[in-house]
Amino acid sequence: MQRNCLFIVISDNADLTHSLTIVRVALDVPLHRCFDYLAPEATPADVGRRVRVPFGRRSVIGVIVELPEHSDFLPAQLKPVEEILPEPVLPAAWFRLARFCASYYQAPLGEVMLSTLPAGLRRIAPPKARQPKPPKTLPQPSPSPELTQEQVVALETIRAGGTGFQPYLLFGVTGSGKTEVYLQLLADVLQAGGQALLLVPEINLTPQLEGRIAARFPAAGMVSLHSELTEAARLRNWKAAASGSARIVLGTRLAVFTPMPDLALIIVDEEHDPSFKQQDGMRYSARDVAVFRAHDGKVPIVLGSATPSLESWANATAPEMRNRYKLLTLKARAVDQSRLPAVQRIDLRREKTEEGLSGILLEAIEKRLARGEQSLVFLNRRGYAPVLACTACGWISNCKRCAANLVLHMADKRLRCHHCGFEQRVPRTCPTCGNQDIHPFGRGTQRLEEYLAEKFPKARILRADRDVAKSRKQWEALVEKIHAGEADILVGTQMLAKGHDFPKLTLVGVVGADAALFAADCRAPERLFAQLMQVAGRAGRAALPGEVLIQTQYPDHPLYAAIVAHDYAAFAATQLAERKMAGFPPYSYQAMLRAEAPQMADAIAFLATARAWPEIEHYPAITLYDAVPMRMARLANLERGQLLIECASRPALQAFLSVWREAIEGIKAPSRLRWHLEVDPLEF
DNA sequence: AGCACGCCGACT
DNA sequence: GTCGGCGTGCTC
Repeated sequence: MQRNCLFIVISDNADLTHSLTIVRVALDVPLHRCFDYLAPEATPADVGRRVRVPFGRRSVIGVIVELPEHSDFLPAQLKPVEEILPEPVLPAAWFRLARFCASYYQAPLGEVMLSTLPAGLRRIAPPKARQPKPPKTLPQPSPSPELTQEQVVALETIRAGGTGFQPYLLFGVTGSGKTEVYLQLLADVLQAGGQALLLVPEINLTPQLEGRIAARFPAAGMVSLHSELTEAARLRNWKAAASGSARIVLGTRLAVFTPMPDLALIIVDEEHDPSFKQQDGMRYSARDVAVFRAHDGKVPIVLGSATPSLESWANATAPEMRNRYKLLTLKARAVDQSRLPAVQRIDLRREKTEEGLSGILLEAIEKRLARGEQSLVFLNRRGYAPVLACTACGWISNCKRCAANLVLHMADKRLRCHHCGFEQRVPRTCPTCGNQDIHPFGRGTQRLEEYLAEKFPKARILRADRDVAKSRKQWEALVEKIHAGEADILVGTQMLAKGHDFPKLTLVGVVGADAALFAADCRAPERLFAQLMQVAGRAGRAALPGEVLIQTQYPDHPLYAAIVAHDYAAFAATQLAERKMAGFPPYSYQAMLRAEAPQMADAIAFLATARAWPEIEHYPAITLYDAVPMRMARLANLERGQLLIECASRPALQAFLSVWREAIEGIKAPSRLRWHLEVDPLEF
C-alpha cells in the first residue's frame, strides 16, 4: 500500500527514481545499527564521505558506510541527506580498523567512527582553518650517533624481516638506546617513501622526543596528535597525516586511528604503559589496535619496553604463543659507558626512620649535596598526607561521594578527593566530636618536601607531581629547571620516572612502595615492577654511577630481589607461571561487565540478571564469575559492581559477547543505571 | 546519547 | 491553575 503511494509520488517525476540513491550512514549513537537515507545522485555519495543528516529532531554528522541496493525501510520512510561533505573521504583501511574495533570491543560502529575522528570533523560547524604556516627554512638534520653492536643487531633483524607484517618486541633497559633504533627505522621508512606512526604513552612527559625526531628528520613534516592540542591544531595535523604530507605521526593512543595512506611502520614505545588503554567510551588498547593495524596494513610493528607487558612478553618468549613476536634485546646502556645503577634494599624492620626516611637514605642524600649531585625521592602519593584523622573519636577525612579518603593538601589548606575532585577546607576541629587534636596520617610528596627542607635548609628542593605540573608548560619548565641544575633534591611521583635524563641525578630513594606489593589486582606487581625499573633508570645516566635505595618492610620479597638484580626476565617468568596456574591472561581471555547506580543493590541486581541469561548453556567455554562490588565501590555518588567473564578461547569469547551484549541491552533497568562492557580489562 | 511526550507534586 | 520532575520510547 505504502509502496503504491510511493510509486504514485515518484511516477509524477520519473527522473526522481533514477536520481535518488540509498546511503547507509553510521551515526554517533549507542545503537548497534546504521541508518538509511536518500541522497541525490548528482553529488558523489561515496562510501567514506561524511554527511549531515536529519536524525529525530536534530541534524547530525555521520559517515556513509554502504550504498545498499535496498533498505529495510520503505523508500517513503527514508529522509533525504541534508549535505554531503566533500572531504576528507575516509579510506578503506580506516574502515577496516573501525570495523575491527566495533566488533572486538563490542562498540557501535558509528560511535567508533565518530569518536575517533578529530572533533572538527564530527561536528556541524568545523573550526575555522587558519592559514597553514609557511614552511620554516629547514635546519640541517642532526647527525645520528654511533650505534652499539646490539642496536645494529636489532636493526638488521628488523630490516631482514622485510616490509610485511611482523611484530617485534624491543626489550631494552632505560638508556639502552631504544629511541636510536626507532630513529634509524624511521630513516629507513622515509627513505623508502613510507609513513611511520610512533605511539607514546603521554606526550606531555616526553617533549624532548618530539624535538629529537623533528631535529633528525626536518623534512618529514612530523606532526603530533594528542589531547592537549587545540581542536584546530589536531584537525590540521590529522589532515596532514591523512593527505600524506606529514610522513611521521607522533601521538598518544588516539593517534592510532589516524589515516595514513603510505603507512609502512608502527612503533609503540613503552608498550606496557597503562595509558595506552582508554578508560571511558570505547575502552580500547591502542597497543592492541596498533597490532591489528599493522597486521591489516601488512607492515612491521615494533613494541618497545624495558618492562614489557606480560602479554607481549609471552607472545615473544612463551612456547605456547609460538613466538608470534620476535624478541630483540638491548642489554647495554648505550648512552655512554655508564653502568646500571646499584640497587639496594633498606630493611625498615631494622632501620629507624625520621618522617619516613631512613638514616641510610638521608646520609646518601647528604653525600650528594656535598658532591653537588642530585637526589630523587620517589613517592607515588601526592598531597601532604593521605588522610586526616581524629585521635579522640576515630573520625577520618573521607569523601562523602566516594569510598575513598580525602587527601590533605597543605599548600592551600584543603582536603581533596583524588577520585572525584571534591574538596573542602581543612577543619580546625574534628567535625564529629569537636576535638582539636586532629592529625594527618601517612605521608605524601608535600610532607616529604617540607621535612627535607627542614632537614637540609641549604638544599634547593623541587617537588614534581601533578599538583605543581598541571600543564605541559609547567611540566616543561620544571624539567628545564632540573636540567639546569637548579635543584638538589627532587621529590616526585611517577611523573618523574618517565623518559627523562637528568645527568646530575645519581641517587634515587624509593619510599612507600610496599603498599602495591599486596594489592588485590593481579597486575599490581607488574605495574610496580615497571615503575621501579623506570625510576631506578633515572639514576646515573651520565658518567656518574647511580645508586638506588628502596625502603621496604619486605626486603625478601621476590619483586624487590628481581629489581636489585635488574632481572625482568626472571620476574616475568614467575609472574607468567602464576598467571598460568590461575588461568589468567595471557593464558585466558577476559571481559568485564560493569554497572553503576545510586544504589549498589540495583547495580548488582542488573549484573545478576545478565549472569542469569538462560542461553548461557550454549556457551560451555565461558566462565561467568559472581557479580561483586568494585574495589572502589562508590565513586562520585555512584555505587559500582562488576562481573568478570573468562574464556580460554578468544573466538569463543567474542562469539559469546556479541550475543550476550544484545541480551543485556534488553534488560529493563532503573533509569539511573549505567553499564558497559570492557574487553581485555586491565584493572579489577 | 539526545530529545520528545506524558503524567504526578510544589509554586511564580 | 502551571512549571518541572524523570520514566518511556524513538531516531532511517
